[in-house]
Amino acid sequence: MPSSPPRRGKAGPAPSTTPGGEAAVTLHQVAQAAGVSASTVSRILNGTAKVHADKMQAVQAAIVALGFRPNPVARGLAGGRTLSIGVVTQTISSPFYGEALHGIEDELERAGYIPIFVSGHWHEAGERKALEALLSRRVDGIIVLAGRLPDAELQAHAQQVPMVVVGRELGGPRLFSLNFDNLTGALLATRHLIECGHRRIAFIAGDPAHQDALDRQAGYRRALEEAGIAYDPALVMPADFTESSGLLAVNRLLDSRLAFTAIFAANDQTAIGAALGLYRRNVRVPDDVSLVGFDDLAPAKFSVPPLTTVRQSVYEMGSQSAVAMLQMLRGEAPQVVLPAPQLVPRESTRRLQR
Amino acid sequence: MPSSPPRRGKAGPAPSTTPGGEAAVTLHQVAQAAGVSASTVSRILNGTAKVHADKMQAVQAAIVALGFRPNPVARGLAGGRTLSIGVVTQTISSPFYGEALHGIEDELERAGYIPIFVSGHWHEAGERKALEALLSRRVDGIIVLAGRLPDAELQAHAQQVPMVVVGRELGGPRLFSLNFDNLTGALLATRHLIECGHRRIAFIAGDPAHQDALDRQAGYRRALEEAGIAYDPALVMPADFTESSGLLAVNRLLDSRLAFTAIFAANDQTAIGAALGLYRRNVRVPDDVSLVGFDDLAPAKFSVPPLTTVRQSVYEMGSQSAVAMLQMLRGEAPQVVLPAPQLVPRESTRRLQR
DNA sequence: TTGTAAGCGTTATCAC
DNA sequence: GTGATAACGCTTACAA
Repeated sequence: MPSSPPRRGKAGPAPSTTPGGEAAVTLHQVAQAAGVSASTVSRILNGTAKVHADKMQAVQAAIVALGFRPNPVARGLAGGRTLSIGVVTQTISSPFYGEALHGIEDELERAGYIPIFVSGHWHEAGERKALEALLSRRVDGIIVLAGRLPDAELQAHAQQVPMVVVGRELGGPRLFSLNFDNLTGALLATRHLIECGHRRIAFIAGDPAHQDALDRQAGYRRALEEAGIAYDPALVMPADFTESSGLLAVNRLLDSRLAFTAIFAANDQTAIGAALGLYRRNVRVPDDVSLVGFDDLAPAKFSVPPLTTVRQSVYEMGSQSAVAMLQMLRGEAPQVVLPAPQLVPRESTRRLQR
Repeated sequence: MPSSPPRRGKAGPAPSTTPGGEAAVTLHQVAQAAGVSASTVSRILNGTAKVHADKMQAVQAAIVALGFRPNPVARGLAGGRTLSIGVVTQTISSPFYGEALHGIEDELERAGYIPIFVSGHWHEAGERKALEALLSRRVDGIIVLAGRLPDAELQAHAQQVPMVVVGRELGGPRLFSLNFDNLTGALLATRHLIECGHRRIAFIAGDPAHQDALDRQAGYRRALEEAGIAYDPALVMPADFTESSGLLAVNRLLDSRLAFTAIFAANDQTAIGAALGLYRRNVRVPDDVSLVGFDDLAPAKFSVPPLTTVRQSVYEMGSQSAVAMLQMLRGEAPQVVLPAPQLVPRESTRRLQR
């Protein structure tokens, strides 16, 4: 046999054997096989100190030979770090958050960290619970993609663990926040419509609990002002970022019999719902009404007709939040930039024919 | 001060103090405060043995008073369990996998487990890497939503950790597999088209690396046979489950100048791509061509026109795979059922006018 | 029923 | 440079 089995005391659970298979190789065994001490192996693993080339060789050979893989659980306990980053999201299955999570995952992976995603399920209590779960798992940092937790609460938690908050402006020690320029994005979208000759432009709003929604509405309003078009509150329909709310909003709009030739929806999902509503009522896009969304998520590209929208790279938002987290973890001041929003003209808008 | 700081030896990292804040309360401190031993506290926490009601009271009071939360890292090291379940998925941002992950998360949460999602990025090497990462994190079980890893490899890993594989038929010790009835689903879809009077029905295939894709194609073929319609390979277009591949497939189909009055696409995403392709070429759905998808993901409901499809509750697939995992973890034989596939008629199909 | 103590697999301090 | 060794916070076998 390669080496005597590790001595075990009277305590402990199943001998450090994986449930149905061979024993998990420990750092100690590697040390023994290589004829060095455990500390040396640890040092090599972490690059904590210089070791002689020959010992290094021996250890690395042993690692390969035994198929050793460090146990992150033990590492976490001893070193105080778990190499995992918690992510509080609303729901893992939304196209918006999905993209962001993807960006986070990619960026974290290359640094050897692993993201742990927990959903807040769109309400404050859920987000709080998610945060608690992460905290109790001793994650090394937390990225919050959520909107409802009070600022003060996040700031308080940031005392315990570095924190990156996406989607709002928020300062504090060990806390970094990252936001899109939603206002400019909405400005771009509305201006595009205005440049196409539209003057009666409806706005389907987002969930007012999200700052994004408010900013986008402000951008809409400002573009109108710039162009000397009166802001008409009757043309603003409440909705909540979901497809079905977009559908409903369009119905109300149509029922109101107000004149309009274009719609700017606060996000793509709402726009897609609106498109369906228009289709149902035999209003053609873009022939009768032009439609603009926001976000440029995957579905926008394949909707019928393909949706003109504002691109804000949600993927990049995710990856940059991870970058910022990694920087904080290294003790650096986070320094990331998000690309500026960009209009993506597709086939759901057209010049107003008169 | 509430209690003297925990004595620390010469080793260890930052004294078990959370980075910027107060010291983390340990089980030992709770024990001291309650005037019992650590084991007793542990027993109460785990329900491992009976303890006197008064001590129980005291301990629980202390837990609340000190705000103690057990450290899962230490628990994992001592008890060999991490209360986390690894999930290998293709990509976290796809609507299909997103739904499934959501189901897994919900189910696991109520059992106190936390899912750790790792993406395989659509290729075998990525899946393997994901699996390795999970294994090294000492997860208590692994759910694989992926398609490319060889059966034997999964079976081998199942020796180390209980495993649930979704989307293929696969047996073995500590291994449970869970699959939809894709064949029946495809049968339903194709029959629906046939009942509408269609006889020239094209099929846009899925990624042949996935068994699902093959099964759906088999269902299509069988429905044709049942109805005495000759299977025409020229009407079968390869694609890979993505929107863009659906778009391409439709273009090729149209270019081929083959006659057809209906299309069955192997999933909703492909169908949505196909719908766009049709729109671009001025082929109306459902007036000129009927279109059926598969999966009934969220976007199907809001596509223009809303897509007739086959519902297979992906959410439920996720939650049931979690149920099965939990059963295995308790040492029970997994026993779960998936709902039968169901046709969801919407507005993308209609009776063939002649 | 409860306490004592060993041990889970690492890291980090100290001394050589 | 390298090796003992204590400690991370918890669970559990064993003794009482």
